[in-house]
Amino acid sequence: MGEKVTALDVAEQAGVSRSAVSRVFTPGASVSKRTADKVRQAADALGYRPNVLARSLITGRSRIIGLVVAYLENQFYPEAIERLSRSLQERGYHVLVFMASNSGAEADEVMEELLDYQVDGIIVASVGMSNDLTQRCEAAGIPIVLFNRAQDDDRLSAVTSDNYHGGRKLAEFLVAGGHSRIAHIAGWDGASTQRDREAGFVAGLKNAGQTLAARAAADFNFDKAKTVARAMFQAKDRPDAVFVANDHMAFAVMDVLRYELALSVPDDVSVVGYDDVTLSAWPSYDLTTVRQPACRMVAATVEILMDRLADPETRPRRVALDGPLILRSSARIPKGWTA
Amino acid sequence: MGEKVTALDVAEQAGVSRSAVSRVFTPGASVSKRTADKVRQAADALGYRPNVLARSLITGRSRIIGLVVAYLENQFYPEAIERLSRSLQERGYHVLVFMASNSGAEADEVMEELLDYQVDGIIVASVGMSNDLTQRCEAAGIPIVLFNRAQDDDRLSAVTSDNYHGGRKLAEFLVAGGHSRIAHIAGWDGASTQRDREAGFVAGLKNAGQTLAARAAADFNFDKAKTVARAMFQAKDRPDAVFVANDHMAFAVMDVLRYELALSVPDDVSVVGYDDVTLSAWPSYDLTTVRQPACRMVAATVEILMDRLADPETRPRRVALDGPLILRSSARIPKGWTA
DNA sequence: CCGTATTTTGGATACGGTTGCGCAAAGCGG
DNA sequence: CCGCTTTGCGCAACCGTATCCAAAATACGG
Repeated sequence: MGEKVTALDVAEQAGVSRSAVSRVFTPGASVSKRTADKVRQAADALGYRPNVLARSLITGRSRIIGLVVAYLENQFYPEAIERLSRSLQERGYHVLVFMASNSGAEADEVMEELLDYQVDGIIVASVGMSNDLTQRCEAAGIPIVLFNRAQDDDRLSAVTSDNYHGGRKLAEFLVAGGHSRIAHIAGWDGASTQRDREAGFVAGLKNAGQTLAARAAADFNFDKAKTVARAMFQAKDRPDAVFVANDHMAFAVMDVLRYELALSVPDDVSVVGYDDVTLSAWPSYDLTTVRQPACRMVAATVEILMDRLADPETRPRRVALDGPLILRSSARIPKGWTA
Repeated sequence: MGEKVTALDVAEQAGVSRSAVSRVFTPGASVSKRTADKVRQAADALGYRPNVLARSLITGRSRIIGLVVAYLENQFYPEAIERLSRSLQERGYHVLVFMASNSGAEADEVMEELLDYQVDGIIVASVGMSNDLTQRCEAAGIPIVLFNRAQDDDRLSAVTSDNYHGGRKLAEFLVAGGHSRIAHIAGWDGASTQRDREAGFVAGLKNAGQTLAARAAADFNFDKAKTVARAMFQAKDRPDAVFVANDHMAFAVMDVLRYELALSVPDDVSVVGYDDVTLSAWPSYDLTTVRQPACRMVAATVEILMDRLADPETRPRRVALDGPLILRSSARIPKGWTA
């Protein structure tokens, strides 16, 4: 058992050289139809398939894309990963998963391991990364794309939604809805996503002469969001609207409001989120939110990666895709408001 | 840019041979402390790390585990994958993702690709697989573990929850609750998970002198579950209780009952599911369900894989872990019922 | 200080492919 | 039928590492 069948076996069976076999499996190589047929037949008979790892050793391309991700609890990520993986698979690549928490040390360790596997490219989702590491990857000629995070470093490609704009839209929407004590439950301040969304939101409020009535951070964590919401909405002068930094935490907040504090959403409090994950459309939550265009984000990510792989000189790109405000029933809708 | 640093570079820098460098990075090899120090120092200075792919070429172990999965929409899978990936990562393995639908042809193609990457082991989740392919993997000496699916073939390891028992528990629970028209919304009949859960459920009903009042299949698909639920609960003599084959579809059914048909859960209809995903505990659904012990399932899967990797002669194992019935408010609780 | 037992070390080979180079065979125009 | 171009194929080198084997270096006991 366990006998590997190599190109040499096929070559003997077909009565040709190893090179010929190799060429048959190399698109665009010079082979006559006659030998190609012989080889294919022999290969099928023996059940031969080229060893990707051995090939990568000499071609320098592993057809493996490393994916670094912190957690899959937030539904946005599984959805995105499924699309990413499918899309890459269609192009003959596959995704190698690395789980990393946001602690700098662990992320760095993970990046080292990534390099060990000679990945052709790296997608970093939901994770902060030290500039040092990214620099080493660039130096090694490995393209990196930040997914749903940006970084100051201009040499990195990044794909996000237009978080600033999205935040701003939400502010305008809540203001138009007549809310006067508008709060924000933030994610993790280390995330560009968080900073941009909040900046846009605050700018939108300011433009209407308002400021944040309350603010607390919950690290994109479901349970922390609950804790934070309890405190925020049991205080005097509780907010009449809240922008929660992503849908995942918004569900936690809605649960606290409805089931612990017996407040009505949206009559007592309007809640808006960010992402438009599948669950947001379900009637139990029916959450007003800004859609992150996952499909287009994935497409852009893959495209940047492929372009860069085809031509290493391609400049890094930063893409911020606009996403629409999705009106649902978790927040009061201003009269005559048109999406 | 892009200069790879190889063991030879390190060897020169440290003034030793390639072999010495290799030995330093091979645990349990014979190296003097003096040269080990020299080598490590040189390696650090140059930023050298062994090339996993080249190593795997000669050792025959890639430290890659292939994971085949059909979809991540059902929250159970992201949760499991995160745990799996973390657990394997701790042991120096990483997960290479392959998305495959349940159509036999695609699954087979995917399995071929899997072999191309010389994976050390394969975890198949949520997917049916042809016996032919599994046989080839066994022949190639690659251990396979079916996760959350079993197959008739005894030569395959499989980890599931005790689906038959779980189904039976649910039946007893609903019967004890005084329900008399009990229905089942099934997943995909090709899945062992489905067959076992249903068999246990039906056996439980039969034991109480009941039979299924209605049955429909929805392929573990959210939208299909809605369609099927609409039909089932608009018919005459609608069921007063329904066992939905997994939590994911149960949410769809609850949404239809509550928001489209204005039925009360559990007053008009009791709903029970299977999996106990995170969302099931949230108050919006608060779904009575059988817990699949994801942690233990993952642990068992990893253990089987590691045992088999350590000793290829290890016999395949089939593990069915018992999971408790989780009582929540989506189904009427019989008086005096103790969990 | 010597002979022997034990580490430690470097050289060679292997892993499974790809690819540049040179040559033989085939195609082709006149 | 000949000279020239084109194509197809085999040889050999190479990718980056692990490991066998023999030789060198060290340890040790007397």
